[in-house]
Amino acid sequence: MAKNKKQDILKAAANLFSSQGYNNSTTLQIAKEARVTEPLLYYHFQGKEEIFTTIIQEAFQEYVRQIHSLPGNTKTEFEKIASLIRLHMHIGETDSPDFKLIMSNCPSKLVSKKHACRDIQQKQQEIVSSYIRDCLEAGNAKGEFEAQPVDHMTLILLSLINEFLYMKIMSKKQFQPDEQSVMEFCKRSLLPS
Amino acid sequence: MAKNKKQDILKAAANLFSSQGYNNSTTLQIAKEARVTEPLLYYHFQGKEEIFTTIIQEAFQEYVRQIHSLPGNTKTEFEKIASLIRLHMHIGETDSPDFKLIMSNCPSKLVSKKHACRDIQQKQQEIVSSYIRDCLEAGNAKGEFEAQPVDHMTLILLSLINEFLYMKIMSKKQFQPDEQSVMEFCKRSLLPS
Amino acid sequence: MAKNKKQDILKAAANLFSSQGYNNSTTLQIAKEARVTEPLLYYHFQGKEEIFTTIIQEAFQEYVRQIHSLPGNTKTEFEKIASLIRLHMHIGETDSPDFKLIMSNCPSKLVSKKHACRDIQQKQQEIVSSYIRDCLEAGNAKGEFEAQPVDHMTLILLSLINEFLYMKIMSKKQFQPDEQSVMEFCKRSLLPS
Amino acid sequence: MAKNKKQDILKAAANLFSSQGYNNSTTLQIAKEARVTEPLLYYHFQGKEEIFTTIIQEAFQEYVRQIHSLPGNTKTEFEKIASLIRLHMHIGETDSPDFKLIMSNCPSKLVSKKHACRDIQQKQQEIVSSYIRDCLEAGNAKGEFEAQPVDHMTLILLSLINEFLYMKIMSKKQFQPDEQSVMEFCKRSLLPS
DNA sequence: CATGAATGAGTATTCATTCAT
DNA sequence: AATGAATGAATACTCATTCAT
Repeated sequence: MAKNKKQDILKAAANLFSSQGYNNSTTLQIAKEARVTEPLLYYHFQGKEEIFTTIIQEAFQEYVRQIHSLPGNTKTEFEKIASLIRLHMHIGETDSPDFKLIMSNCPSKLVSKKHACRDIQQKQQEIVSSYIRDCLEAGNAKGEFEAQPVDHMTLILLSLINEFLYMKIMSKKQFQPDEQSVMEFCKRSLLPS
Repeated sequence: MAKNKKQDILKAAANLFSSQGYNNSTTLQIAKEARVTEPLLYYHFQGKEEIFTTIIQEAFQEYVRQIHSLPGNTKTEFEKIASLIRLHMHIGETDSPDFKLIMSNCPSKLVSKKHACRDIQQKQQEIVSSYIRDCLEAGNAKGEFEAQPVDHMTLILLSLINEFLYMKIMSKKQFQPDEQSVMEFCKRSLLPS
Repeated sequence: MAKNKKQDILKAAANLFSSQGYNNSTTLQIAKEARVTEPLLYYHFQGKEEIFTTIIQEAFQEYVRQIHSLPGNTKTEFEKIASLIRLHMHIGETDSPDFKLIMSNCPSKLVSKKHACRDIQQKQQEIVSSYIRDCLEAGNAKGEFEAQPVDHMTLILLSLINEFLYMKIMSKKQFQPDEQSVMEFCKRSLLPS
Repeated sequence: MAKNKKQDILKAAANLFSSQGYNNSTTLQIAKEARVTEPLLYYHFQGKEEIFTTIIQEAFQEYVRQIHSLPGNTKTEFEKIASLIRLHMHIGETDSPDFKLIMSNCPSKLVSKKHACRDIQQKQQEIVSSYIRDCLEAGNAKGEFEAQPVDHMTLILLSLINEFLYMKIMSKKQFQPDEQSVMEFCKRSLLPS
């Protein structure tokens, strides 16, 4: 009953931040939403900023966990890439809204401060990039893929994944391509015809 | 030199909005940056919101102009798509920072108000989509492209363009694929091998 | 066509002042209502305050004119008092809304400045008082009235007149006694039974 | 001494509102007068308007209390009316300046909003009216008064009371009739000669 | 006469944060 | 662990007034 309040605060804040943005969510709103008084926020956290930081860091850990639990022992490298894409096309469906916060723009107020937010976004891109790169290199080595410059292909696949993720997060359904056709497309681009 | 204070205001505001975000840019900052007093903002505009709206609407007009001035009489449909992609990979390079504002997330404060911001972003996606679709259909008709479902291909190309644009706007250079390899990639995906 | 604008300003201001109060009427509103630009107000008047002063002074002159044109050669003194009461029970019916301004509370902003407003209200009370007193004294002399202390009766009649005026001005119709019964009442109070 | 800052605010505001008017009293002034910072006003109240509303509502409650504590078991009905008049001729003498606020014109800004202010003034008139009417009817029944139409007499007495109150509140001493002569006057009007 | 442009001094209100308990 | 009360520093916006033309 006592420990929960800290979690309540985080949950309330995550909901508000992701639905209204960091700036438009006030500490009072967070407190009310968490059925808690304002000073308690300051008992558990240094301030509004730390609440935000905590949320995205926890969300990022969960994200990393999900990346790491992607199947490692697939027959083809393409399957690995496919599962990576699939993960990003369905992110947040079963989870909290916190993912939105990692991926959306960092609150401008925090950007200038070299805030964790930037770091996390940077790292997220790197994780995805190197995941893709590894697959491509392995696939090339095996002769699975039509040999393409790995760097370029990595960036292009990264772009696609980023955008699918963005559209998912922003709920822009009418512009979200369906999974099947995305897979076909990638297959055509990567595998020898 | 002193006559166009209204323009000075718009310029100052565009700079601030695009670098710090709408919420973090105060009317006082805008006034100072424009070397003008605050009430003048309210003489020329209804308020902060109208300044923002004016900027993105003007920027959108310029964007539409650029789309319309893409070459129409190319030999192949692919060339048209290529020029569309190229436009988005280089947007804002010679122009004002205003483009950033159209494409980035609308200020959360305004989203709820059915603000012009949302409309413009919607329209922008539709313009690009239908441009791509037209090219694809024409190309398919001519037998230029390997026949693929037009709808799916449209959304995938839209995703790519969006992301190139986003990376350009956010100046995420290290994740921006280079133009040449993007073109190669698209060619492989669209043209018969 | 040219001279009128000054009058237009006064008219517009009088309307606004009497309907919304002095403080809540802005110079911009006055200018717009008068179909004139703001600086013209300052060409014709020293400022908002002078506009107000002009209005109430003109309205007061008109008021004095009406008092002076009350019938002087009546058979009885009571008739004179009756016509005075009648005047105040119907004030503003055929005239401009300016009367409201003389009689309502002066704008607090101006009170502190020993503004004309106060003077005028003071004078108005004095005019009515001495009109009543004269009638009472004459009536007493003639034996028309039951001899009552003139000072006290004056103040009581003044109170009644003030309140009828106030209710008229504030359009509190449900609390306005009708003319006939007021006359009866006064007759009973003044004339010997 | 420091606990009741909320009361300090109400007191300071009541003083300022009644001496300078609602519009001319700024939240900063109120805060300073109450030896408090501005945001505290907003901690205890929703805003300037709520401060005003609170004041007049409390003052009205006190007014109603005073009306209800007028002697009920007098020998004559006239005595009741006399005590009602007396109450209004001396209002505010021992109490706070808040009474002024109920009776004076509502701030124009608030009138348009169907503010409590209007309601209260309406109710006040109704309370006084029905008090008078009850006395008159009882007095007529007993044969105490010379039978006059009750409705008309009610409105005339209401007018007198209103005006005495107004003059008291506005401190227009030179136009305030003295109590003794008012009573004589009413007696003559109501009682059979 | 007339006005477009411009401003100094406010003005109610908000917000993250802190202090005493 | 928790809170009621309090505040410094903004923050968008307003208004009477003036200046150059």
